[in-house]
Amino acid sequence: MARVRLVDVAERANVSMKTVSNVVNGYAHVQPATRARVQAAIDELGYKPNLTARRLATGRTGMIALAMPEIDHPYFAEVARHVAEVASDHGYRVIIEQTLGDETAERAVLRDRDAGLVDGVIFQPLRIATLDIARFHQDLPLVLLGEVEAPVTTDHVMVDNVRGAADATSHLLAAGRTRIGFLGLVEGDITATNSRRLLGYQEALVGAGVPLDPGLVLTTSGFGSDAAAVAVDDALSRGLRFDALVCRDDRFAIGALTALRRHGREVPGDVALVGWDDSAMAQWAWPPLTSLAPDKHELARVAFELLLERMQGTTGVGRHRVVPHTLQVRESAPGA
Amino acid sequence: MARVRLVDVAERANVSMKTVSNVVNGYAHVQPATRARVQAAIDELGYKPNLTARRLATGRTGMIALAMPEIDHPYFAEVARHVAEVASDHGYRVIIEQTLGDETAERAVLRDRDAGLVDGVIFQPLRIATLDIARFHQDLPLVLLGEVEAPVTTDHVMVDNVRGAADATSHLLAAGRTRIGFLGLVEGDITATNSRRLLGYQEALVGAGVPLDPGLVLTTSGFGSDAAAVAVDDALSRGLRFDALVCRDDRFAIGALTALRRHGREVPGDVALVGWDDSAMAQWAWPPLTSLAPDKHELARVAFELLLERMQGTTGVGRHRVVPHTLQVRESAPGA
DNA sequence: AACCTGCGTTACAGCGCTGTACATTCGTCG
DNA sequence: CGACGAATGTACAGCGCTGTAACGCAGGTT
Repeated sequence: MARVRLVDVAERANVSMKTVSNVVNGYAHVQPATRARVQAAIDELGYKPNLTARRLATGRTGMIALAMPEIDHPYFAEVARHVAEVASDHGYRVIIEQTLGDETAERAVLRDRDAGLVDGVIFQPLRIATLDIARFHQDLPLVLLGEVEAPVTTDHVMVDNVRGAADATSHLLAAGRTRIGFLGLVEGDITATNSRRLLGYQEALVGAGVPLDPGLVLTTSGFGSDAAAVAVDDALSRGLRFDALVCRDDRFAIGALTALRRHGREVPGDVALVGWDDSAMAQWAWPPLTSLAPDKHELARVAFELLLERMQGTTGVGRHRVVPHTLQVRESAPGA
Repeated sequence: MARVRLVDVAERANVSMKTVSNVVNGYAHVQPATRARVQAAIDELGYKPNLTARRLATGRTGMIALAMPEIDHPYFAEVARHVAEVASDHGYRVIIEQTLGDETAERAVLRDRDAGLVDGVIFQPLRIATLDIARFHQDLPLVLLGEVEAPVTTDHVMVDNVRGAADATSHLLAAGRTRIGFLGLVEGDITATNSRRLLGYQEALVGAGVPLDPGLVLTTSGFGSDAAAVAVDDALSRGLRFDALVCRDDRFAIGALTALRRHGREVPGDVALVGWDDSAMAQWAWPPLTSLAPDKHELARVAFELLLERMQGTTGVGRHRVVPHTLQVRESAPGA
């Protein structure tokens, strides 16, 4: 079953290839009669345009890449969904690249090893730093996601991690908690996200006149909830006393939940917990997690919009956008 | 900054375009000296092959589509991750299409509206039935996922839903449960998944000499956990008595958990719960869910392998593969 | 010496589409 | 009534790559 080509349709309809092309692409100035004849030929032959050929001719691929550490992490999966939807509204398809936080994979994203695959990239880096981004990034339109020290030339979308952490902390203070811990820093982590959130946590405490206790800042050995559970376990075994934890994300909060339960502590009775990302886990955990909710839809929308402008030729210095967040209050840390 | 093309490299290295192409593609019979000269030219000019052009010339895209109802559903996200990894090992990239369970979108997947975008499709249908699949599917290699009545010509990978449900039910029987319900059928659902699972549940009960009680089969109004919670709420309010539920998936189990909690029933004390998918939710839920675990990695591997063979030209009747499952036992339904 | 063999390489014709430049027709206006 | 611009359609040259056929040449065979 040989593929039907433009020229086949053209022959059938007794017009030139280009006229068929015009019909397919909805070009305005085609006689209704001609259009009808061409359309009939298209339907009869079951013609479908070959995207690859079109791409070669136009130089546009109509695809963007979305590169993230893990596509099955709830937060990233949700962001991916929103990006795919926004892109689709604008006629773009999305290729998802999973970097698994691997430095080589992240560089490959920037190097654009194979040219002409996508028109632009939305990229949430995990391991790679500013210098590398500037060094490896070439002329492919790029928008960065997350708390990255983006080079001055690169567009960038994030939430205000300092404000977010401060909001979470203030919520706990307002609810009467006095010994609030931060979970947590991650060993070997070079991104700024955690330190920004830690800063927000500290600012809120200082702002409320609560003395900082370095012992209340817990460090984990990794990004998984297991690592978080171990850190909380350790703290409890050491006899550390706290009545609330600001967690760097929902996974950590889940880990904390597990550890607290093992030690017979009640949530929120003994310890209140705030997570971050407002991912599906926050809703289904027990008790459901109060969680700092970045506006993921807005994040995707803004990121795609910036990228679209770049793809359309906008040049100039990098633009930095902050998307709003809210605190989604649930049982793990109820209001005052 | 004009793009470097093959011909530019060829000029620089004083060879023909084709020789450069041979070097780029690792063709064996190239003199080491020539190869080195060409490679040097490539490096100096920073040449990167244009994938679109290559595709047009070869007719292969090196991409497959993965079409699923929702990419941020934990189960699908995990499967997507595995598919992406397997595909990547074989040099393929994955485009993720989200159908949102929309019939039109599902048909579009099969119709392959734009030709030449991908070499094959892995597709988990939700709404579309056998006839439609046969009708709309054209010559694009296709592998179906899930309990579908696949047309005889189409490859297909699934878990044994009857056995799985029977295993889950037997586990509950072995643990001494006597009034075991099934949650649930879904109104308007036309796929076979639920009815197969219901069948397995019934077979296990009959096999153990437990009389079937139709009242213990609950029907929900949708696929979300909210709908499941409503169904369980209703059953409890009606005074239905049961000491275990086999749930059609983890989302339903989560919904059941919510409803039981509202009515003051303990899990697993009063009611044991078995989910399905062994998605991440099963682990975060409290109590953690015993869940029927399809081997998702194997599912992805087998599906991709079948697709690969089709893309390489295998023809013939559809092959049906069953991938193994295990019962992941956690607190919501402990062993005997 | 004439002939083959096979490696290394080249020249060139596509792959299927769109952009550009140009030809034709038509309605309208001075 | 001729002229001119807009509307409509055509021809053809690319887009950048790979497949194919064919060529030159070294080394071995008869």
